Amino acid sequence: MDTRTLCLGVLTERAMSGYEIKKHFEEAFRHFFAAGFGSIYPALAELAREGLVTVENVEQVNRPDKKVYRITPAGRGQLQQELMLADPVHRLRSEFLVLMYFSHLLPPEHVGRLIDRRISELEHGLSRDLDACDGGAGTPDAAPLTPGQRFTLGYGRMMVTAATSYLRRHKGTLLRELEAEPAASLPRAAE
Amino acid sequence: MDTRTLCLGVLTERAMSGYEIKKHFEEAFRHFFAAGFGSIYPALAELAREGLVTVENVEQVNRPDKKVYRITPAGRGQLQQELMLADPVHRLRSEFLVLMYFSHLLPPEHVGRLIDRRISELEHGLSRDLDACDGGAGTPDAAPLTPGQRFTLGYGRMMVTAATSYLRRHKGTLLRELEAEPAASLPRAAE
DNA sequence: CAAGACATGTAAGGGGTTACATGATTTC
DNA sequence: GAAATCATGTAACCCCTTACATGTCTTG
Repeated sequence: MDTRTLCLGVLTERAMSGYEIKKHFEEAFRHFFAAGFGSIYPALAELAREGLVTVENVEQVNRPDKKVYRITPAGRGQLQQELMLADPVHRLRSEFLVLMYFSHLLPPEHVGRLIDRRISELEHGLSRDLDACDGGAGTPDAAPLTPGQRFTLGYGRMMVTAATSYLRRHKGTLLRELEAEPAASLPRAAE
Repeated sequence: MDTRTLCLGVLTERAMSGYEIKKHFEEAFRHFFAAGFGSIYPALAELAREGLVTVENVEQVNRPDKKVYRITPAGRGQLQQELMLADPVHRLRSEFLVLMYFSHLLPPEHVGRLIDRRISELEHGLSRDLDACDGGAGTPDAAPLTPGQRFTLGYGRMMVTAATSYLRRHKGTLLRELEAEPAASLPRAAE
């Protein structure tokens, strides 16, 4: 499963240009599947070549022309097969946690700053979610969410909440433990 | 930050062979940073070329020879710099969540099975942790954990617990919602 | 007047995964 | 007798990330 599959997936919702797909990616599954233009545009070109999507050139006034992609029956078939056969890999790569793992090699103040920054990143992401996805009272006309969207959104929210509270609850302990120890192998790191 | 940095990092704990490093990776940060032999061996060779580690050939009886790597002062300097300057990226790529997002395109029974499998994966990983890392009463002589190791281990445990309970609590709702809807665009997927 | 939104692409490079290649010893 | 552990590496491939290239219109 790669960017191609995800493009096919979002095109089941409605026809879109590459640019719109990118925005959709950011709103819908930024948490668990990122993709930039550099993956999306080539993916769409490939899908078109294979007949899994069609392209329509749409001229616009006061802005650049765009290419609107539409999924074909063959595309739907391909998508369904890929979704059914995929063995779902779930992998995290966190340099933040690597830094925490090796925190005894860093100045404690720096570790504290890293944790604070991570907390604010998490909270910032969370508020973007709430804005973008189910603006409960703000946008009553937006398309209602599918069950899967509610499920993954809820999952993301819960994980963010859990991570934030863990970081807040354990930051102090970690810093105290780091200060108690002889600071491993740092000659003089910060000032 | 890449496999090279992580190798340098684990070598601050003690000298190791590539094979041992791989095992260490699996015990210590499988959750948030995976690496296979195909990344580790070339990384070690590169580090040796750059003088950041030394290599010692150790002959063994009844098993293949091994190369024991040791970090050099230059290696420690390099590591510290990389850790200090890194801007800590934290990214998840989950095909499981992609599948949940598009669950309206799948047969509900299949979605149920996917969730069950994910739960058992999570629980399996959790029990491996408990075994491997702080076998409280079982291995009293093992090296005591560093603060960072406790912190990241606790983080992993908490995330696994949170994810498991979310999946258990929301599985039923998702499946009920999926069955209530006309099954989107599936002609006849699983009889 | 600068920054950002709109819009599409290419090319190089980076890094990780997988498969291949080899081989002894131990355990089930 | 098969499978797992110990042990090291290479090569191909895949995919993503980043930078480059271009240009208009709107908003602050």
